[in-house]
Amino acid sequence: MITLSEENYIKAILTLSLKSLEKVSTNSIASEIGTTAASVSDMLKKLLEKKLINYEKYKGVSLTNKGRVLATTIIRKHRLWETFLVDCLNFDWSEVHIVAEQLEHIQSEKLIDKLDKFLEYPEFDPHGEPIPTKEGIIPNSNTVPLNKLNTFTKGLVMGVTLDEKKFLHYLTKLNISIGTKITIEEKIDFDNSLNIKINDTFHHVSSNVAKHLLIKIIK
Amino acid sequence: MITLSEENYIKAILTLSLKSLEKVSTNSIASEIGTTAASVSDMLKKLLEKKLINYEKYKGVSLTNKGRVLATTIIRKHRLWETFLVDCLNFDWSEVHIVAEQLEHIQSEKLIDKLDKFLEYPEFDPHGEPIPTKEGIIPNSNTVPLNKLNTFTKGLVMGVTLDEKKFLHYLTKLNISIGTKITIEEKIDFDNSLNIKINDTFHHVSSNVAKHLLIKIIK
DNA sequence: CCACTTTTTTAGACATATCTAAATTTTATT
DNA sequence: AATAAAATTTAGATATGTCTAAAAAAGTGG
Repeated sequence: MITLSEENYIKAILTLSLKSLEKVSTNSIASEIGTTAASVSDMLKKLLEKKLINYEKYKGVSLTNKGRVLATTIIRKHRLWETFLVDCLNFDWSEVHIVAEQLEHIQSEKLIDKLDKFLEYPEFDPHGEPIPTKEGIIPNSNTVPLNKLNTFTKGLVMGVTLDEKKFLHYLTKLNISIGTKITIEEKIDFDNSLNIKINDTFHHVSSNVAKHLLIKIIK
Repeated sequence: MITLSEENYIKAILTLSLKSLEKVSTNSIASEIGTTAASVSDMLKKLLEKKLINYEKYKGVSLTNKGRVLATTIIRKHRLWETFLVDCLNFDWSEVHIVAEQLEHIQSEKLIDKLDKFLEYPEFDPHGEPIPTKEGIIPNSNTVPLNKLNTFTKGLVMGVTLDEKKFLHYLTKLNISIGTKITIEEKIDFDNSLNIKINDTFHHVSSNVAKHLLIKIIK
């Protein structure tokens, strides 16, 4: 049996693995989960025991195949539930995360298969993130963070990489949501902030905002 | 915070309370939950500490108001989820229980409100059991106003038909809430008032109060 | 009303998951 | 290469929830 706590660790390790090629460190897991390095060390022993991770003391962590499948399943569940909450129950996209964090741990493969069917096999969640397949594959969406684009490039917002209420509210205020068309008008060298055009209106956004917006370039 | 385990105990105590007039015994809880009497004893101390139950060593258990509200909320969640699983996801009514046992512990009032709305405010779950209202009332078509009962009849308060602050305060003072066991001790012909027994204490209530209390008769 | 049975509680263990503080290993710096 | 700094692990403690076995209380029948 996999416990709820173990699932949260496995999910955190996958999230961190996707951010860089390095092995995942104890401290990074601790700060991702909001616990201490000591607790992480304890848990890593259990996860190793259950063959969910590759782990050598002081040498960092990576997921085994078994661990990776488990982690993508949890992310699949999370994103399907978020889709349900927004599309069916009319939740705001900025408030679904906390509820989905609970729902993702419900144990029933049949439930997820039926939910997937009920939602008509969605490919992306309300934040634009791809929903992993039943086989554990995370589809790639060919997107680039907004801050990496060149001036006068045009693109569509395909997703966000920060799931924080304040951030999502700010985007709503700027009229940015999934599918919004954005043109880069000017890049400010001084602080890497950007002047962008949204629906013929000009806005100025910081580098910190831009890096969390995933864009698909269009002609 | 209420833990998952505590919620399961509280739910079991309500289930058992609804089956009979007697206070709930340690052994009956143990067999309902599938654990030992020793574990139940331990847990009862915690539930007493949290003011969810009335409990004296060796004397059995009953729910406090707070406990009853919590228990009916859990049953409401359980039955709404079962309805969702059968009506939306096409689960068979015989297989939803285990999944609903997990879903009933998801903590989000908003989620349940929105699910209720999405399901168009169902009154009964797929098993024909009434879905408790948001206010903690378990609807039941088999209820009778208290003033229609015969002497020495025993019953459980299933709801009230008057939503007035003064009335509800008065009921609180009498220790009457949803799930409270009442025995009719004497009917006064002169003014149709009643002598009733609540938790081994005798009270006298007017006909006007009695007619607003819905009772389900029990053995 | 006393002995016997049943029920309930307590005592003492154990497993999970967490923490702080101390020890150890790795890494970075001079 | 030695030492200081940072990262990681271990040790020991705490809290929850469970168990078995033993003790205590309540109920029952002659």
